[in-house]
Amino acid sequence: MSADRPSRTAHHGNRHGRSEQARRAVLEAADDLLAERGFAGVTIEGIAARAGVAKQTIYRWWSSKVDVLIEAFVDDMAQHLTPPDEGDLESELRTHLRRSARFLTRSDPGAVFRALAGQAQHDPEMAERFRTECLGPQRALDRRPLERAIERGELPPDTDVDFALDQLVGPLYYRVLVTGHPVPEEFTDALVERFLAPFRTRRAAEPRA
Amino acid sequence: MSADRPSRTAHHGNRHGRSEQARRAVLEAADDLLAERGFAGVTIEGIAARAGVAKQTIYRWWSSKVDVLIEAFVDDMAQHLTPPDEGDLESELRTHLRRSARFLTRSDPGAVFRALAGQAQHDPEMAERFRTECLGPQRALDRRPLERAIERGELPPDTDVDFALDQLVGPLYYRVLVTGHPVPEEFTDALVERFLAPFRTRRAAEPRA
Amino acid sequence: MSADRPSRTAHHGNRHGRSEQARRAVLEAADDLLAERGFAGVTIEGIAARAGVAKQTIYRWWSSKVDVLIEAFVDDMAQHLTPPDEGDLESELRTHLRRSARFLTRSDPGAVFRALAGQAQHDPEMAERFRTECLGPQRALDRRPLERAIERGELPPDTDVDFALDQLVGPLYYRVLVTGHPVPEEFTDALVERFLAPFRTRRAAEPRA
Amino acid sequence: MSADRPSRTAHHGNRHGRSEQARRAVLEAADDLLAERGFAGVTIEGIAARAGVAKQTIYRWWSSKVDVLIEAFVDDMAQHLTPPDEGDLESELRTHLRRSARFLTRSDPGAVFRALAGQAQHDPEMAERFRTECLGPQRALDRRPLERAIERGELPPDTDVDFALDQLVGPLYYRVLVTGHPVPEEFTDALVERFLAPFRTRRAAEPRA
DNA sequence: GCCTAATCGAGACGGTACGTCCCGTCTTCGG
DNA sequence: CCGAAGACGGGACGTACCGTCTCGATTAGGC
Repeated sequence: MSADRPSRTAHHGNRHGRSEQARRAVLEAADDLLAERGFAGVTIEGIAARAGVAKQTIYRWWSSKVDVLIEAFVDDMAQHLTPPDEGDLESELRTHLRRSARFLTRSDPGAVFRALAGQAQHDPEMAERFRTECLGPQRALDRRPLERAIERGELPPDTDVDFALDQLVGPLYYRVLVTGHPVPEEFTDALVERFLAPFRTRRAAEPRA
Repeated sequence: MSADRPSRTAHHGNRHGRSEQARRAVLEAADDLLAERGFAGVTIEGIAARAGVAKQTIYRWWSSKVDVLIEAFVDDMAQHLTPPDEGDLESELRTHLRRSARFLTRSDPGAVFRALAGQAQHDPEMAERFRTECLGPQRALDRRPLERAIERGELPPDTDVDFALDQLVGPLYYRVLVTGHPVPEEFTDALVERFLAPFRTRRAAEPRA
Repeated sequence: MSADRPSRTAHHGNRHGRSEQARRAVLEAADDLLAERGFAGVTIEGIAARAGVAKQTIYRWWSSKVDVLIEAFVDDMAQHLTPPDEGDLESELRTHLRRSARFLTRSDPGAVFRALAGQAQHDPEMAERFRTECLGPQRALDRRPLERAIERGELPPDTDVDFALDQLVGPLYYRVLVTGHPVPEEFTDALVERFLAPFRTRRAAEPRA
Repeated sequence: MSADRPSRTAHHGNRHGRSEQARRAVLEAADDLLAERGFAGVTIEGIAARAGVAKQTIYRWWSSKVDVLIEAFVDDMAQHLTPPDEGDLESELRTHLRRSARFLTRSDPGAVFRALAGQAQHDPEMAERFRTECLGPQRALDRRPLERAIERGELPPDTDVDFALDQLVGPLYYRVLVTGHPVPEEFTDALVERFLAPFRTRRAAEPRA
């Protein structure tokens, strides 16, 4: 993340740009507070106090605590959810779904994600941002294995990738966000198996035809 | 919900229990506020003011605004989501999933559900209650068509009903709560189709064997 | 006090009059609360809880917590502040002022008196009751030694008793209620001395004339 | 009181201290409410609303409504109760006692004083503050005529000034706070006369010796 | 090497809602 | 009819944060 931003030295205010130090302190403080005290325990005042930053500095660069958390999440997301490229659909899907489940249920950024997804239910404008900045990139990564499989001919070229994704990750998110059931590897593996079955059946059947 | 409570005449409180009038006013006010102003616009003070009720009366019977919304939701849920009993699995599932989608995306109680599901991400204790009181009964209803199909022999007796449900409704909730995509009938029908396909294939294949 | 009321047997409500048991429990509870927690710690709810009495029972017989305290005070006052009748003004005044000082500064009913006097500053109607029911009788007792002295010829018949009282007890109340200074016997004795001096001087001078 | 504070320009708060505008608005609102609705009508919420100030701003600088009233009173006191310096004890005392009586019974700050004196009966900590901040300065002013008289030789050098004050103002406060009797000039003049009599008698007698 | 302007920390400000306490009224039912 | 019990509509409490504002100190580029 800091890679795509010009490096900024620590300073106490000047006319030429914001303090990177303050920015990082704010994002970390927000992450920490979320982990320690939950979403309700994240407040602008709390972030400011923990980050050693003035409230005004937060309001200058972010519009709300949700905005801070989105930025904090985006910083972490890409690192965790890039699916592997192994040349085999089943294997890639198994790995990716296992990782996704682990990310969502166990990791700190996963907790941030759940909190943001929760807040999105309360605030349509925020939901829009959440979908654009958090879900969009993630879903783009999710598509990759399927697109590569289509290119390789493992899946038919007319495959509805979006529908496929909904079938593959939908039950996963459902467990994480709705039922709260655990998401063991058996579960994600079974989703992959169920998803791939028709294609295997077809292929097995076709030679006979 | 009102069915399991003895009818109570209007009164201003006495030793024999609470005022049903106040209870209903509170639930309605909460529902209305959620519909009009969103979750953040639902406050205990706002509910009290709109319901013409003292704050203390709310705190006496509910522990938080979420508690009020849960009760309001439970009152509405059963009426909307009882799946039909038509003797045909495919038909029942299509109808039930269509209704569920409509309920979640279009109705006022659906909005309450989404808000509660959102809040559940922020508050583990509340999530527990949400799952017990809202999801449990709903999921019990969801199971019915599948269980009847097993009894009728439409599905094999060893069918994993929970896994089946996750596949059927998971993608639906995923769209509603996460991606925010619309949930047209084509989508739910396709989920049913995808779910039933293996069983049809098997049955179609068996006679040949 | 209970002497001027018909004896009432303990009961839990009947059509034959109020419960003396409840009345006494309320008065005692109010006294105790005042002693333990101060005036602000005396609440109708607190009295009711401690006395094992319903709030309504208090409101049925008293108009406010102040009303309860007034009744509690009146019960106690007369016992403590009846001045002695010794046939000697100086002696009677010394004793009475010493007792009054002790009563006001040390005793539990004195604490009630101070609280009531305080509340009288905030509430003109209550002040009226306070003066009629608490101060009136007390001041009538205070007058007695002076009136007897006039009858005996120790004081001139045109003595302004009210003014005399203001001089005698005014500084005492001033210390108790305003400055909070202690009121030792030297102080009250000096007040008596200062009050009687002119009469002694005159008598001493007259024979010479 | 405003004399010992640097003048502050109007502002909405900054690191350099509080808003003088808010402070004055609060004190005036408290005074007004006391005059209009009595002590019970003075509430923090009421003061805040009338002063156009946030409750938190009051709690930031004062600990209670009583604290506000004390500050409001102190602001007013010195202006009203500085005794005259005329070089004649009797005259100064007459004037000062008349003014004091008028202040206590008729003026708005006098009403504040009575309310504070009342509250002091309910709250020992507050009583301490009341005595230090309100009574102390006032009593220091009260002493002045007597001290000057001692310097001038009008009173003997061993005069007990405190006892003298108790005799002079005690009955006055007694009437104001306890009996509620009016305090006409005849009354205060008589107190002065009674107080000075022994000294005149003595001086008149001495030349003969 | 100043000047100047954006940014920093700090924190007071007017507000909203919180959850609690107590008010005084009411409604019941048992004795 | 009185009593205990306790729910009710209300008002104020004192607290936590909100988002805005003003301030003096800090700091780097332009003059």
